[in-house]
Amino acid sequence: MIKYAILGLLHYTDMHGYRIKEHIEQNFGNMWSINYGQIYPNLKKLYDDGLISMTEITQNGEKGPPRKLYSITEKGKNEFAGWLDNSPEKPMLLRDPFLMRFVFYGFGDMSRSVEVIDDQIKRYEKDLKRRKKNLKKRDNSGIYVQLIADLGVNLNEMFLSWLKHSKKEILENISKNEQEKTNPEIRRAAG
Amino acid sequence: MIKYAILGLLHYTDMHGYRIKEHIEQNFGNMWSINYGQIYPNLKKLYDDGLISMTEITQNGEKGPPRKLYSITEKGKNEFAGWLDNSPEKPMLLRDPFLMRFVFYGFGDMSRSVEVIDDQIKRYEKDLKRRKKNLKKRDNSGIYVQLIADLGVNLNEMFLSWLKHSKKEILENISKNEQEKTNPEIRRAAG
DNA sequence: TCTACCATGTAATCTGTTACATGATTGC
DNA sequence: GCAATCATGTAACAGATTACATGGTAGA
Repeated sequence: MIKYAILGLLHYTDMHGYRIKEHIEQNFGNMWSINYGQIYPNLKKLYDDGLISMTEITQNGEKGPPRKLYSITEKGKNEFAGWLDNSPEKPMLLRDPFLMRFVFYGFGDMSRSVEVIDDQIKRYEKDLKRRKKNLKKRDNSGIYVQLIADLGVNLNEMFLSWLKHSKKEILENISKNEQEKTNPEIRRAAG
Repeated sequence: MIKYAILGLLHYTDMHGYRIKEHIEQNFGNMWSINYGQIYPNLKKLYDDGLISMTEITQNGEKGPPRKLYSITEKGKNEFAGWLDNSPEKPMLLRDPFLMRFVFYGFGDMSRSVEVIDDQIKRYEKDLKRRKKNLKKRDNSGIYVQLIADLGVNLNEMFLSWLKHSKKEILENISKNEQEKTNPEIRRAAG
């Protein structure tokens, strides 16, 4: 998959590994996590397969540390076009350690779960600010990239309001349980 | 991670491997993908570590094919409680081959992208129906499980309306481009 | 009998993650 | 000189995926 992300990015402009990582983090950071352990071996393989070409820049004209600049070849463009056209049709996957734990909080301490939700709210409020700022910057980067950025904002907003709703529900549940503990007759009367 | 999903599920009731896979698919199918290549080796390891115990049922009283019924042990419950309490704090990850391709559709055929969006709309409308039906069934399965089910519905609704909005935007873009091709003076006059 | 489904498992492979090593450049 | 950042890379490990092998049961 990272293979095609690299080929896609090289359609825009020639890049070296470090820059590719930056771009992937910025453009689909919430979709794909990325590290050098994937980038450099993949670049090597793409190069060996003739899908990209490479120019080594060793402190000559260009400033900065020595780097390897990669471009996409015709063969690479064809490979990429083929991939764009045929759907692997695998479903969306939302992977979140927080959600994974959340399902099971019923077996733990409920007030602890409220703390964890508060952490998440703080985190996603920060994220949302950053994303909205980026939306304005990206006005001329093409309709598809813009739409993906919109999706990021929508997802963030939806998740935040779900977190707030969940916190409210859990707090109500906690106070209901406490009332039942101190005044058991309420429950008996109601039931 | 699957390790803890298994330990969590075994809090509800004793289960065998096949049933665990079913439950994971139903409860966090859109969060985690699962296959037997993960389930059975994990069960074996959990058993070897004493976190779960096992009873073999070989065509005796119970009907059906021979199976191994697993229960969680005290040690397993402690391990699980520890995991519930401390956050790995890794960010949410939305992995979707469709979205991955979507970012790059600018390099492909725009009308093809509309077709692909239509496929996605069909798929998620179906999914939404199924999820809403399940919401009603799950009324008594505890607040956390219910909230996660709500999230699934919210995510689905958000994504659907984003898909529809995107389709509209792309169609507008296509017709704008075609107008510019046939009447280039419009663009010159506007610019 | 044949199909569909229930049930358990493994081997090979692929992908992703962590941690480390190396060194250049820029700005304080 | 030192810290931060830019830049490239690899080895070891962890996790996920695919494909296969095996066999039982239920119902058409």
